[in-house]
Amino acid sequence: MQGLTISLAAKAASVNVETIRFYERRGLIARPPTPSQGYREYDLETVERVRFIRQAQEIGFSLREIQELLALCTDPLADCADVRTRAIAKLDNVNAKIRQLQHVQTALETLISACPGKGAVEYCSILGEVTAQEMDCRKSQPASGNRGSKQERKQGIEPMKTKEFSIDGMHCDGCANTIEALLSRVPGVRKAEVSFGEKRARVLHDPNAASDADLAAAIEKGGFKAKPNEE
Amino acid sequence: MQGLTISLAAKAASVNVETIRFYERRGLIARPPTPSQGYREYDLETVERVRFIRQAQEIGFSLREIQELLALCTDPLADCADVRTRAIAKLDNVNAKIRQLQHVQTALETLISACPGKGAVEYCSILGEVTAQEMDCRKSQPASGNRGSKQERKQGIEPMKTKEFSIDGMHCDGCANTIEALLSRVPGVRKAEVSFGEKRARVLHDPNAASDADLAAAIEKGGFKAKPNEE
DNA sequence: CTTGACTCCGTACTGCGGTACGTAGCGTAC
DNA sequence: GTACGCTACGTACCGCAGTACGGAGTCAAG
Repeated sequence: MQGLTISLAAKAASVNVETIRFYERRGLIARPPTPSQGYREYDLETVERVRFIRQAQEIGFSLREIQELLALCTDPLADCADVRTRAIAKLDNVNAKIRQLQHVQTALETLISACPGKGAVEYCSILGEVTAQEMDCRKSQPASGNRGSKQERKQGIEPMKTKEFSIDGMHCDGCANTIEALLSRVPGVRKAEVSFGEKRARVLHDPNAASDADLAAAIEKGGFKAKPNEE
Repeated sequence: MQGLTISLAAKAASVNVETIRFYERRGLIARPPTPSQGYREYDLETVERVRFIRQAQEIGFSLREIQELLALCTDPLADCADVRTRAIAKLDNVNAKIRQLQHVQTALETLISACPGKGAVEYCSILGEVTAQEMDCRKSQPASGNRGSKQERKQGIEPMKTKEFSIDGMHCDGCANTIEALLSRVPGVRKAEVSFGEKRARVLHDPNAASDADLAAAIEKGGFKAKPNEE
């Protein structure tokens, strides 16, 4: 049957029944019509939608933003130019989030590498480091706060290129994830897929911002060996 | 003067006066003793501490976590490794978020380039892009692509029956959820309960619409083994 | 010595994202 | 056929991280 009861739908989406009802009230998902007798029926599309909402929340979107995002999808008859405009606005938004997170990433990495990882806590540099960084942030804030970089991304599409590397030294999926993480933070990298089984990485990047050598360097920073594949 | 008033301290730390007071109530910073007459005095250490709190918040720590972190710093027995571990956990978290955001970014770009600014947008890949991530438990799960079999079922009173199956091949609760979803979309199934612990499924269905074989087939479609239990 | 800005402290309120609770009404199992 | 559990719906409440407000006290300048 296509019709799940609310509790089944909730279970399938790994949320609480109350959460489903809450999303209905918020207008995030459609409320199935109440039959004159019996229970309301939910379809798998709704379940998908709820999973999407949760996932999007986890990456930092608020319910309001998610609603807008979803409106882009379920608005086929709306003025397409408008949809496009909103999509571009969202893209800017996403890019800003990524930059913000990359900033955080760098900050955390600095902290971690500055910390010896053992010894008494009074020698732990984190408290000092965090506040020291604040000074740095002060200086660099105008750069990241001021969105001058909006211009460098005019229509949101740049000449992207996919590069493949053969990788030696991975011994589990975790290693693959590590490499993905290393690659993802190279400026100019849009997407990094690393397969442990196939021993290779495939990287979508802007060659002007990130050279092949940069990518290889990032991989080798993790202690792996990278050989560029000829295309 | 060495003792700052609350508003000066707040200004120095770039926060609201109320925020200082709030942190005091929370126990994040010490409350300077109220003199018998006059105002309380804040020192520069407190200001530093507040700055630290704000900075740590920005990197994604909650006030509760920050409190623990600060407690560690004043605990002579605490080990630096502990602090480091927390930072690494946060970093992992941030890395995962960045990767997911990049998927959304790709999806939005696809959407934007698919829409020339005119015409209908019927298809949205955002949903797929984000939700595709959490399908890692079972790759064999058929994607939501095959929703062709929409059968019109009118709501009559049908004789429902419960059937039990023993199931082999589940290795987590997620598998159980997958099977529930698979069963739920078999026409004629009213309710599906799958227990990972007990290795069995219990299905409430209309035997005229969904035979036991149909149910078994649905389960096996997910790569599991189903044996009907005798009643 | 008055005025205006600041402080102290408690309590209340905000927005977000849910959870819980209570009272009906369904519906399946024993 | 009744007990139990689920559903529908509305309303109330929760934790988080603050923010606002109100009344009384304090201080420093004019």
